[in-house]
Amino acid sequence: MNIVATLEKDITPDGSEYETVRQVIELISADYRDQPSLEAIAAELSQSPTQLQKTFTRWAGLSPKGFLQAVTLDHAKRLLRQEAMPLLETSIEVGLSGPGRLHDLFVTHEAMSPGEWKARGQGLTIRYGFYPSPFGIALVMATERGLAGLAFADPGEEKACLDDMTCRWPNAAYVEDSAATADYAKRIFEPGQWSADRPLRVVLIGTDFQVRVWESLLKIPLGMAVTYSDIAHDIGQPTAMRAVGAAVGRNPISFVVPCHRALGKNGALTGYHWGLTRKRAMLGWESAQV
DNA sequence: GGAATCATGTGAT
DNA sequence: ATCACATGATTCC
Repeated sequence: MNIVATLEKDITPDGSEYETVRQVIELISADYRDQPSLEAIAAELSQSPTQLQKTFTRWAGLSPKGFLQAVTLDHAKRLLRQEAMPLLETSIEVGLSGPGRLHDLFVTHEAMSPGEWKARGQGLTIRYGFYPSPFGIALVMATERGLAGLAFADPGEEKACLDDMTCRWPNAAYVEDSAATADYAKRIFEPGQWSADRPLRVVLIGTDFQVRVWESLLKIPLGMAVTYSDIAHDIGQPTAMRAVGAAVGRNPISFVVPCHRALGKNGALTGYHWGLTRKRAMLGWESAQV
């Protein structure tokens, strides 16, 4: 499949391509009403238009122009339009009968017991490592039970990013260990490694409410989106949409648990822990993967 | 239309 | 108790 080709080429040793992409996205989203031309954007970044076009297309599978259209309000509404609720409900059945096929990445999940959660990570050893990814530098965290955390950073922010994650489970022991995490990084960002017989194991560490929200997120297929209130309905608490927003924001395994597919009711990208630009990048990137 | 305002559940202090 | 929220609907100009 050409997704694989696209991604493999994208994973440059230093992951520098996202830096260019990030700047382009910031420019076009700053004033997308003006529909900035490719030439204007290239000039702003002091690159040649053809070079920029090539870089961007290789990353997104989509020209800057196409991407621009993909991140408008209109497009976001289109993602929501296809009846979100039935969508969530039908995928429940899938989830019950074995590993779910979740955004084309096969994931089995398990939640920590309430007792383990109260211990705030006590007795848990978490191994971590940094890796280049299509969305910037990725911090991968894992326990013996499976993938526990995935975060993103721009160059130079690695420390802040690590702090952000470690303070969620302050009593855990942290070990930098690329041997234990490299396989996860590879599996996540190389779709060729996604398969049903070797599902990605994921451990959800959070409160009962949070885990229910995250499980709901896992049911959203690639290329679609739901609103925060859709999720609230799905977990049986229709009035808790605001609480859902907070829980979505606390998702420790971004991208794998697709929190970027939660939008405001009007299609606006309301917020993202790792930066709205990255949320836009993920949605635009995914819109080309269908 | 857009700003101000309210109802609202969860989690941290 | 109280407060801050990645919400959403309503009510004012």
